[in-house]
Amino acid sequence: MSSQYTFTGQFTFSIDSKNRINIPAPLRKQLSQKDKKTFVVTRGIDQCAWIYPISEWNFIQNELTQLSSLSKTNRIFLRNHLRHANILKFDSQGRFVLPQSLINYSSIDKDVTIIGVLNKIEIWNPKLLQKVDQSDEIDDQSYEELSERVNI
Amino acid sequence: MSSQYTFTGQFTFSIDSKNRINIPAPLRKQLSQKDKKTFVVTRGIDQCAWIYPISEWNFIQNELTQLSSLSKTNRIFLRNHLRHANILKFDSQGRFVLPQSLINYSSIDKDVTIIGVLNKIEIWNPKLLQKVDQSDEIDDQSYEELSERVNI
DNA sequence: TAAGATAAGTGGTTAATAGTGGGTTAAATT
DNA sequence: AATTTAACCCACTATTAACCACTTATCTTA
Repeated sequence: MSSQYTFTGQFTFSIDSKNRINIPAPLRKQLSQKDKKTFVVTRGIDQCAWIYPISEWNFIQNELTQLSSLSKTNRIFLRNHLRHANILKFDSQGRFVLPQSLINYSSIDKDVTIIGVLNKIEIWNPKLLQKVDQSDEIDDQSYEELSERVNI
Repeated sequence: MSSQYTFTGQFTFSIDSKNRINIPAPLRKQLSQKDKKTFVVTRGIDQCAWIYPISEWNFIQNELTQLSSLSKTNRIFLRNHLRHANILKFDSQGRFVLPQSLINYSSIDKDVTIIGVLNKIEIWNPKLLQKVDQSDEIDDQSYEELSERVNI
């Protein structure tokens, strides 16, 4: 089953003195409808924060329950993904407070880059993202493999 | 599955002081019908902007949702493809605002060349296109390979 | 072919929205 | 009780989107 969400685009915003971050209007519009302004912020696999609409998160959570805790990998994976998940709402101006632990994890100070990635939204420190852009280029081999699965 | 769109032709228009670009009437007619004036502008693989009708983009998007974010290659690929995608509508005059990031990427200042390429529309800086035309000639070998797949 | 009518391309103004900052009160924590 | 934290409200500014208007080109019809 594919997601109903289609977050796209990149935005450069700032985090204010109260650790509030504004959700870009195009993304916010999608969030508002079915989720009553509720979403989940958690650690990304990369050094950034991930935002899931609550309904999407529930779906992911359902998948995670399928993973047996007999496997060590599963245990670690489950633990690290669930312990940092915060259920939040955004205020009447469309902002939310990014928890201090996630600010630390993603090394955010003043500016943030917000990226829509289909079923989730990523919050980055712009400088860090730039570094990742430069170092994590996709090699030809990987492109070849991708080409067999995605036709664009 | 082949596309329903058949954009063709070349047009020379201008971008105005508010970064608005007019979509040539012949192309606009195709866009209007099924897509409610909605389309997606993103980076082209060459140094230009690509426009997809929203229904065409949805097809691409659907394929992208199949890629798991547990894979590093997938994460990079998804992020870099989606971050430059802007979902837009054109106004009552048939124009749209080209995002600043794409203006920069495709080095557009005043004049733009708009080209229909079947399922997408390309926006070029005329001077840049001219350069590409001169340098990127198709060699005989490549034509031979093409001939086995396309019969024209 | 000429004249009117329609459509297409371009330019600018106004009104609404988005992004940001800060203050006040209520709740929670120490 | 004091301090901190969170929710709520108000306000300013810049940007954006909706609207209106004009010129040029194209098509239609007498």
